[in-house]
Formats: sequence, C-alpha cells, structure tokens
Amino acid sequence: MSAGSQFKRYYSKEILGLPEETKCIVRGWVEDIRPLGKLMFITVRDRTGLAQIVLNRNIVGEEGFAVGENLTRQSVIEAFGKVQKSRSQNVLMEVLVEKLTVLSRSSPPFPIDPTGRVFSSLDKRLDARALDLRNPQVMAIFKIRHTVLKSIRETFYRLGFIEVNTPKIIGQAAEGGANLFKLTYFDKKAYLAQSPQLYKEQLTMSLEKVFEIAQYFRAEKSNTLRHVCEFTSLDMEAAYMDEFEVMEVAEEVVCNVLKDVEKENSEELNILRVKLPRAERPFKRISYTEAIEKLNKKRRIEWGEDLQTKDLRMLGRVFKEFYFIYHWPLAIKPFYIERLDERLSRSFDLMYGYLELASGGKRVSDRQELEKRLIEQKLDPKDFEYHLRTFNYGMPPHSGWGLGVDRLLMVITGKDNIRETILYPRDPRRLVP
RNA sequence: GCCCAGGUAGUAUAGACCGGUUAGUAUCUCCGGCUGUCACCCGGAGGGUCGCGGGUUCAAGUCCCGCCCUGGGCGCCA
Repeated sequence: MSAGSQFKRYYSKEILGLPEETKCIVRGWVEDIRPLGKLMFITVRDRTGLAQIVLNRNIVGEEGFAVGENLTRQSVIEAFGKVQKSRSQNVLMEVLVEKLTVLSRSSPPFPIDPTGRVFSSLDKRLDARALDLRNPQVMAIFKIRHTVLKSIRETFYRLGFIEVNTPKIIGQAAEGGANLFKLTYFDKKAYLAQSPQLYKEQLTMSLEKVFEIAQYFRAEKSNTLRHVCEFTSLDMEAAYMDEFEVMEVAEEVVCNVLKDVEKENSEELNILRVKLPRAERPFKRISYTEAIEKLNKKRRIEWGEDLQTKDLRMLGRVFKEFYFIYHWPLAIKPFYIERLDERLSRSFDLMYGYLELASGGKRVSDRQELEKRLIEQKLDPKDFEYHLRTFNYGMPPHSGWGLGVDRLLMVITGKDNIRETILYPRDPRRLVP
C-alpha cells in the first residue's frame, strides 16, 4: 500500500474530529504499547497530541501483527487505516490499522522517560534534550516561546521598527563589566558579543528605530537559576525617544505577548498547569530612591548601592507583577546612559517580582559627554574610537532597552529555572549537547 | 569563588542516625498468556564495581578525609 490519493496524513489532534471510515495515515512516535492477545492498542504521539491505533490480527494478518509485536516505545511509525469510534476513555476516535510500518526503530532503554511517568532531574533531561522535547510539558514551553517571538516581531513591525542583525563576533572587548568569551579570528583575537549595545545605537542615526532578537554570550561563572552563558535578548533602540517613551514600548511588547500567548497557547498553558501573569498598563513605576526608602524599612541600605538579590526578593514580595524601577544612580549604570542630574541617570529596569527582565534608558548622544563618562568609569576612549567617531556624523538623541527573552519565558511558563526555557542551555558547567 | 544538602540498576527512590545474611521498591527491558486496553492486567526473568580515590575496622552503601559531579542559597553579572 502506498501513500496514494485516498490516504491522507492527519495529525493526532485532527483524528479525534474525523468522521468514521475516513482513510488516514498516522505518523508519529510510539508512546505506549498495550498488547491484548490478538489485539494491540498503540498510542502514537506527534507534536499535536496523542492518537490511538488498533492492531487486529484478523485484519493485518500474522505478518502485519508481528510488526506490532516487535515494536519498541518511541519508535517512529506510519500507519494506514480507517477511523472508527473508540471505546477508550481517553479518545473519541481511533484508527483501525490496515498496514503498520516502522520508519525508525528506537533502541531502549532510554536515559529519561519522555512520558513523564518517572521524573528525571533537569540535568538528565538536558543530556537527552531531543527526547525530553517529546514530553508534552516540555514541548509546550517551546510552542509558547514560538508565539512570544512571533508576537514581539509583529508588535515592532507595527510600531515601524526595522529588524536588524548586528555582529556577534567582535574585535573589541573594552566595554568593561562582564567577561567575554575569547576566540581566535584567523591571526587576531576576537570576542563573542555580550550585547548589541553600541551597534544598535549607531543604527539610530540612519534606520531611526531598530530591534533585534539574538543570542549573546557572557563568560561569567554564575551558578543561579536565572543566568546562563548564552541567552536570547530582545534589543530595541529608537531615535528621538526618551526613557519614558521606550518604557511604553516595553509595556506594549509585554502586553501583546501575554495577549497572543493567551489566544494561541491556551492548550499549552493547560498542559503546564499555569495561569498567565496579569499585566495592566501602565505598569507601576517606582524610582530607585523610592525603592531604597521601601527597602530601608526592612534593612539598612545606603542610597547609591546597587540592589542585591535579597533586596530584589524583598521587592518581589511587594510587587507580584510587572513594574519599572527608574532613575538609578549614575555611578552604577554604564557609561552610555544619559545623566539626569549630578547623581541620577535616565535609566530603568523592567521587573517582574524579583526578576530583572529588561534594562534600558536614554543614551548619551554627545561625543564629549560620552568620552567624559568613559573616563569616569576608568575606560579608555581610544578603545572606543570606532564607536565615538560615529558621534561626529550627527547622532540623534535616542533611547532603548534590552530584554531577556528566556527570562520573560520563565515568567510566562511559571518556571523558576531559566534552563527550562532554552532548548540547549549553556551554563558554566554545560557545553553539550 | 563561598555556604548548605545530596550522589544507590537506564530512570526515580528505600536502606545510612545505630557498620554485620543474597542492597529492597516502582518504572524500564526481555520471555510467556489474554479480542477493548486506558500508566492494562497476570506469570516469569534481566539489570547495581552503592560517584572516584584513600583511611578506620574482623567487617563499610552505612563512619572519617580528599577530589569530582548534581541540586539549592549567595557572589559575580558595563
């Protein structure tokens, strides 16, 4: 029997709604095999869900039945058959098999149980990530991730932003702060980009409003649930906007993401047994100084200090929602953030509870001021010559932010480990698979 | 990098305080039986250098030391 015109491949989810006697092809991986003498029930999963197919010895014959008897779980199969009403408690319709073919025979035992009956540690699951993704709960995270990425792009397109791609291999490591991964670029030293910051700023002088979704690299031995060495960042930068205007863009992006996930992923949210966080515009805005006052009721913290993990956790208990902390001390913000006054910067962080999701602000657009700020932060303007000279060509005032996509996924899927939201995460201890 | 907890069949775990017979259970894999299963069921079998190295002891999965790995907390993260 061939995949001729009368047989059509249906996804598992579609089979439930097909009329009796529909000729169909079921393709997928075997989740469970329940032999019952001369009858055999096989549950077949594909990316849409679970289908039940029935192998009857009187129909497929001795040889056909032997295919089922030699089947292993997780094998990829193709079954030709007709839809019939099922007496199963779990599915309405099932497929009575006329021919069963094994497309790829699996080799048990498996390092994890992708049906989730026996739980495995995240470490074991990540070692076998390709198989782990067959688990509907795991797959749900990445279906939601897809919606998030799509939603982000649609919002920015609608707002008139141009999508760009900046280099990830860079020649200068002088930005200070996070450690960069070094690599050999023919006979030169090069580095993996930790952010598109300087490039996206430069692009505002021509493209005006840009955004980029890309992976960046930080060589920090951070062993936490919210740091990885390779992460996906959503970056935006816009000419003529100030810090409050780009905060509104962030609100719009986040609210649209939640709306789209609610619309397109209700099934996945069910599988994950999570409710979407609520988000109402405008998000709460508290200044850094107000945050310090709030924290000072619980513990002594000096104005000017950066907020530590325990401070953020305390704020997270007060604000179980999206909120901004704006106008941080100039001294703890990078050189490219614009000064507000003697002590403050035109900066902000977007938070959800204790988790920092995005960081941004209005940028310095004057070359002299930028050079001054570099020196204040003990960086050498000579190392930034390629960047600084662009400010001679007419640099519009501009603002922007960068948002951790993986962290946003944590908030949406209710996962407390960032590794759950990344297909193949990279942390200080994990480089494979 | 620091602190805490842990490492026992492929996976998940019991046993450790209080050292002593063949390391138990679930799942898994294989074999046999069953024409309506539902994480099928029933019967049988397989699978463990108890993380690695050293020490104490007549005797170590169990006690002690070092290392590695894992989980969590913190630090680092312009």
